[in-house]
Amino acid sequence: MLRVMVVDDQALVRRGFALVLDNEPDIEVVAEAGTGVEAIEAARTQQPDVILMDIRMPEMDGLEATARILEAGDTACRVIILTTFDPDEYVFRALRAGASGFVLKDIPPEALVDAVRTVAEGGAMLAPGITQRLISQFAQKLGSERDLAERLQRLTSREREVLTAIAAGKSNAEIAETLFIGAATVKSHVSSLLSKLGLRDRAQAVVFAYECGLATPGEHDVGF
Amino acid sequence: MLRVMVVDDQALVRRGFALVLDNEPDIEVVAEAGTGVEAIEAARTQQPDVILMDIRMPEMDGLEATARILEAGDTACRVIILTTFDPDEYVFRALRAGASGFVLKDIPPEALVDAVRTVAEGGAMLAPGITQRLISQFAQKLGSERDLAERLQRLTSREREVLTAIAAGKSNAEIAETLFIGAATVKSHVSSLLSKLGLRDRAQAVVFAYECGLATPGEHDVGF
DNA sequence: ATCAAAATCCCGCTTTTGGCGGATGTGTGG
DNA sequence: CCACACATCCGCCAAAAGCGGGATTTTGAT
Repeated sequence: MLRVMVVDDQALVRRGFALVLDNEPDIEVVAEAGTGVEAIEAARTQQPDVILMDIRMPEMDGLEATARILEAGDTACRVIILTTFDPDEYVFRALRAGASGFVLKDIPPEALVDAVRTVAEGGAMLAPGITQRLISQFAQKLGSERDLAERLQRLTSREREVLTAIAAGKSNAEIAETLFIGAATVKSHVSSLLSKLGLRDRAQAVVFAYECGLATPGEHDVGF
Repeated sequence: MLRVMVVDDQALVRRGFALVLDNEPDIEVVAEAGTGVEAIEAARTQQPDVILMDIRMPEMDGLEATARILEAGDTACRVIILTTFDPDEYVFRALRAGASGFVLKDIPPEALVDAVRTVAEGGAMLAPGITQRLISQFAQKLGSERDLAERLQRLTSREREVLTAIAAGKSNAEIAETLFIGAATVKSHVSSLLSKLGLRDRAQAVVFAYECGLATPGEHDVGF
């Protein structure tokens, strides 16, 4: 039995969704909340599997509440964000907060229960337009990486190793140490790869590494 | 009326999908193809709105065919990729090729016609697990930017300008030129910002800029 | 077996970089 | 008015980085 919580500040909307879901044999609405704070508390005590979360709410908005519930970590629940319109700005915050779904409130009832079951099983469900935007962004990013990635292929594997190390902010001496080779050798590799890639210095090499996808944001602790 | 083309090398599978779709009052299957080459030709002559494209095919695989059809550009059609299993590797190629959907063949018939209508309307439809992965990648990318962005605030506006220039691969002399200040001054700013951020050299500064979102992949021409 | 490419090392040389100190203006608040 | 902090500017100097050359060994492919 899927345990579901519905969070919305408008009681009527909340009841509407709850009735639709409770009508399904395998779904049970175990909690309702009208504010973000209530939602956090209820999530802790009721441990629902799936939370339907409205964005616009007084006190604390749905994204903030989502982030806190998921950060707490004592619940293994998954969150579907509900919204009336189609707002670019919220999507990224929502995904960052850890939401597994982002659907518009005018979704047909069957699609809603589908969405609940889907995310409960570990999948994700986004409104079609949002999926489209996500894809565009992704395709664009992969696009620019393509031609640069072939330039990468002109490097030897060792040179790629060195480039990766450079992109991690390492100095020549540090690279020498981690690769168990002499500092002079590192310089050789650096010079060679800079020349092959048409770059001037290691700073440009770092840029190149990020632009071609050899390095990606979110991999490093920038503690250095 | 939605004009749809079905591409699959197995005639039975092809007919199955075609029958399901033709059964819908608003959908018409205007073409079928058994190879990538046939698909390209049929796409040109029949101008379908939506193409259901199998991946595994002899002669030319579905992704290659998709890319060529969409690159041709004389058709405004949208493509849904069909696959039997759930293959990471193909997804990115598919999205890059310009596909608007990626669904498994064991999809329920109603969901398939939903998918066709959705992409015809400009949306996108991915298998739940794929959406999930796309989201994870995205969330990760947006992830660690927050705390680092605070460190950014400790810099003066001038220092942020310099940091941005460094992240664009500029040398001190070039930065001096674009900012209309002396080269020595640039160095001073560089030193100051490195110290404030706890970094050692400009290469690490580039890493920091990318990690905190000051610079993002896909902005630069890496022509330098 | 042989040849080419890659990987490893070394050395001097020039340029760039980064650290340190100091100078100037511009506010802000006592 | 005057410290004080801060941003901006500059010059000097040591260290690191990058360049050109050459040499040896390992590896891979033919």
